[in-house]
Amino acid sequence: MPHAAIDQRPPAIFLMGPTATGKTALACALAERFPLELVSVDSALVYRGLDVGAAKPDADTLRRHPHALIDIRDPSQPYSAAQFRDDALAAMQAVNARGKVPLLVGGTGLYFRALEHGLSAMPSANPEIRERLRAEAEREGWPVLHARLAELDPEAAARIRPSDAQRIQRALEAIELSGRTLTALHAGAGNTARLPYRVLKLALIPANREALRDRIAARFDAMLAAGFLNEVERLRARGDLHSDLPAMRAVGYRQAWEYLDGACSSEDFRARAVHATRQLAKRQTTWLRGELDARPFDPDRPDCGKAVAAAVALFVGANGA
RNA sequence: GGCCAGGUAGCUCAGUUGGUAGAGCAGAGGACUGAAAAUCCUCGUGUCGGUGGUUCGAUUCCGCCCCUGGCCA
Repeated sequence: MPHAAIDQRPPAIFLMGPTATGKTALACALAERFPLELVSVDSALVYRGLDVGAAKPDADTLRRHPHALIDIRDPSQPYSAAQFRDDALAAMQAVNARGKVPLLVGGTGLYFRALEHGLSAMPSANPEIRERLRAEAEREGWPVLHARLAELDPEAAARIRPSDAQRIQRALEAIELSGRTLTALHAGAGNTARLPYRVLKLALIPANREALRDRIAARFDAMLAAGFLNEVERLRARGDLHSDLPAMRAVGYRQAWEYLDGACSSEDFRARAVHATRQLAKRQTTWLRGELDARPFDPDRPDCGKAVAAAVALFVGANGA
């Protein structure tokens, strides 16, 4: 190493992968062998009470291998990528303080990106403004709001489709709250300082999509057998939750909610939930393909665990942890 | 066995008053800055059940056959 100063930052490991690829089992196995502590990177596992349907590690597993950032939110309170970044950095620091290496494991691409590259400084979500914009859109249609965005911020409007209600809403919200355009906000400084960790990025990318799809279907049937519908009925029985909450829009929960509303047969429910999960896995895979500096592993290969462990051993050893 | 209704994309179906066909779902690819398990974009050739006939031309009309449902025996 003639040039390049030695990287003094402490090590951290990202273990990324779509749903149903065995991330949790692999992470736990790694934690048995190396001085690691787990941090969950999953937008659904943050919610208490989303257990069976979210494939949350069971109580026993969590006792043996505690995961930070699981069960930190009530399903009535929306979480966010920005909140995740703050929480994850705090959790990582705590792991460091115990002399361990944080292993961030999960499938939420945006959270990994927000953590690694930061987010621009922007106003956080405002329920009143969102509700007002939603009501306006109901009367006039999202294209009208998109046209308004085009006047306020042509660049953002060119990027965002007239049909993309969620992003139009967010853009108008951010402009209203900050008095600046979305484009200006994105260009401005944020918490985009370099991540204070030296990161090993590992990506579980199944080469065989069909096997993954079979696994997803089998896992969903197992969830049903394990009382998934009871879990959703319990959430509905609270009375304060509704189907528009981010927690209740999670894959499986949304379909279960509709089924319990009587919107479809149980057969349809199962098919829709399985399809939604497969589509999620596809989107997660698309996100991972963009992680060009991540080391890819095929979870269906029998030596996958070994290969990942070898990469971790090298990384952790090299950092003297 | 008789009558009726169907057999069109992986599935559910639409359609062509005769000029070889298109939606939804599924699937594939992509985008992604405080909802991200969200939200959005792009991608549709398939012996139009088989076989004869009429026709310049049949998936479309006619005959026969096969298959599926229903009703009657």
